[in-house]
Amino acid sequence: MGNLNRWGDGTEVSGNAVNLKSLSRQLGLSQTTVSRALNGFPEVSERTRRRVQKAAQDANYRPSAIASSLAAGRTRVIGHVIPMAQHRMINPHFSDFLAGASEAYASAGYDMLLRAVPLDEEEDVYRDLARQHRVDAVVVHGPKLEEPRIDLLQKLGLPFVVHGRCGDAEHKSYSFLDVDNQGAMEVATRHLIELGHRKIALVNGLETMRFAADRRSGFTAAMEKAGYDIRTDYMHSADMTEPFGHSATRELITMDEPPTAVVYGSMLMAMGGMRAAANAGIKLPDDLSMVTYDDALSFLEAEGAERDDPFLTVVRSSIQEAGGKLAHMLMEKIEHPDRLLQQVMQPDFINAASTASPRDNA
Amino acid sequence: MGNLNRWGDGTEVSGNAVNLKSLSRQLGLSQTTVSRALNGFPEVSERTRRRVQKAAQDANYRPSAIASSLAAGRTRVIGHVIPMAQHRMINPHFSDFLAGASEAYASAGYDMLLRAVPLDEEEDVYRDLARQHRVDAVVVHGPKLEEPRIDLLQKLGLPFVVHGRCGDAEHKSYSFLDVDNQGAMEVATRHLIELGHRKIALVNGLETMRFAADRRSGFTAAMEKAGYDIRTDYMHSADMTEPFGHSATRELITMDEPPTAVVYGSMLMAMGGMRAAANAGIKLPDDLSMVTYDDALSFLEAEGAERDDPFLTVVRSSIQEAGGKLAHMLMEKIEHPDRLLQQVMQPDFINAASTASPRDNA
DNA sequence: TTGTAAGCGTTATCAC
DNA sequence: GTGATAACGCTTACAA
Repeated sequence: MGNLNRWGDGTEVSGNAVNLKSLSRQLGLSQTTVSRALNGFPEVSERTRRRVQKAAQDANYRPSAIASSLAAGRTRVIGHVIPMAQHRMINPHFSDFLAGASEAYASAGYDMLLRAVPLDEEEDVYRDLARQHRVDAVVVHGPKLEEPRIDLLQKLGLPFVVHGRCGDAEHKSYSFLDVDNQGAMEVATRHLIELGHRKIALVNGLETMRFAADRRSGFTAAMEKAGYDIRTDYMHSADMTEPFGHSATRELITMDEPPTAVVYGSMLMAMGGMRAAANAGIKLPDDLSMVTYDDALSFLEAEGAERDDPFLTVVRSSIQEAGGKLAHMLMEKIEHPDRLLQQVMQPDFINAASTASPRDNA
Repeated sequence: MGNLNRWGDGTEVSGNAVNLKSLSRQLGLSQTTVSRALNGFPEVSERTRRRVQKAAQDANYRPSAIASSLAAGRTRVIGHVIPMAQHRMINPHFSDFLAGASEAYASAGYDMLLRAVPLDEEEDVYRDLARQHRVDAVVVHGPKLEEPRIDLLQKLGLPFVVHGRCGDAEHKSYSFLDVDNQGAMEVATRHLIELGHRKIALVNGLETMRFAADRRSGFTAAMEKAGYDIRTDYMHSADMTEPFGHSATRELITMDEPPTAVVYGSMLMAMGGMRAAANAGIKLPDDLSMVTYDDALSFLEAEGAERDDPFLTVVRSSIQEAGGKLAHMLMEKIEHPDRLLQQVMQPDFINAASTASPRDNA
């Protein structure tokens, strides 16, 4: 046969790995019965089931995930293909998304397979995952306006759910979980407008990404409804990094006619903005108002509830919560591949001390 | 048999999945020969190999990872068990570590399995991973001073490499990749001392973690060598979040006798510190000097090399690079389980504009 | 309620 | 250089 058995025996005492065969022999039962008992089949008698469960426990037995995947035709593994921007940057929001998803997976016995790939190699990775039977389903992360992955995955027959939406979400039917990004930014912008601002800037994420494009739409919608100009020199867009938030804000505040308020597409960028303002001796909210979209990133949160300082006014939707929801949708999708699952989360508006009426209020 | 075959057929045209059997039949060869040709066995004739490779390519064939894992006794999957702090916080440094590791894995045909678990449940997860044969090896993330995982993994016979070191690194033999955290912080602190500072504060990560304890040691070593007091009211320690950096710094600068310089254990905390300083109208470096340990997190880096502002003086070691190195060590460990691999990286000191001599320079 | 046996798609031994 | 064939450790039709 030829099994090198590179695996340790999995027991904490030396000896051979306990497997279904040895366990059933030891119990004087067939493998079938033991397997059924452990997997909760109803036809097994309660007495037998208890005997089997106890023996399994005592022997420290866990079925081999590999063998059971092969036999059953499902791996209980869900693939996450993470797009990397330049310099192998993984969006830090992703680690929070993971935290939410992993909890949901764990309680259902699922695992998470990760492949981080350069932006342009994603499609090949999905092809491989499908052909290799490594995963039962995948999450599509970071959908762009143009998104060939949807068609590909449908062609491959690999179940998937999109985190976000693609450009033509309205015309195609695929499962997704998204946040109302447009609504969120419209609320944020309107808040500033109601305070009397009309020179409002936007520091946004990369607008080839659907979520960033949506956030921009929300911003422009609010401005247009108020009848205000949308000045392109007030609009910045790039990767959602702290340094970009800083440089964009610095440019804005050194303009001849600087904005009186800035809307940010993410907390990280807003933090860069605060740093720029502070360095320039500009005080919030008197000299400048700031609002930001906030994913409730755990590493930007204080440990206790004791946020100890006046902080930003935000429109918030927890990306951890999204991770958990998406995980559940994925698992439902695996059970029922034909169901169309679509969900849109509504962010919360949280008013804090970073916004006020502008000085030059007309 | 009873295979539901929930997997799509993996081809982009309808039809049955191509597997080794169908491929070999189609070629008029045995499965053995086809398998050998594809896996680069030397005894296959060049002519046959080329024929097989072409056919495999045309048929879009990939061996089933599951089947091959079962037969070969190895999964080509490496487990990463991520400890989550309170509020399901995953250390954001982890996403950068991933980016580095995944590239190394990808080129070697390995995959990454992720389980994020609450701090106190980690051991069970390792047990399960071992018994389920889900992975060939694991990375131990976030080693603490007391670290029972080492013994456990050795008992389980599951190959592993530690990212960092544990409390008794000197007395036990296990493989690890670490940064010279102590040396790094000693350099940072000495830099301040040489500028004339002697009232120096430390804002550090959680010191139950070995890396944070090491950073503290480096700090105290430099202070002691200079013959300066180590004031406990200048020492703060908690999770490495931006808000904690803020609150700790705010406390420091509002003391009756505030420090003239602060050493931070991470960039995220230092950013909180800069925010606190800015809010208090304190200018760097004239009113206060700052140095930080820096993991070169991608989302805190500017896109180009164009860091557009005087920024922090740092002691830097790329955590992405560490991810890549560790991945290679893991794969070596899988091939040669008995090798002891130990490596310590040396950080770079980068002098920038956040440090200067103190005003009250004696 | 339990058991028998086929099969999942590979890899590896051994013979040719 | 190539080919039968027996594992790998499970799940599940089918039989009892």
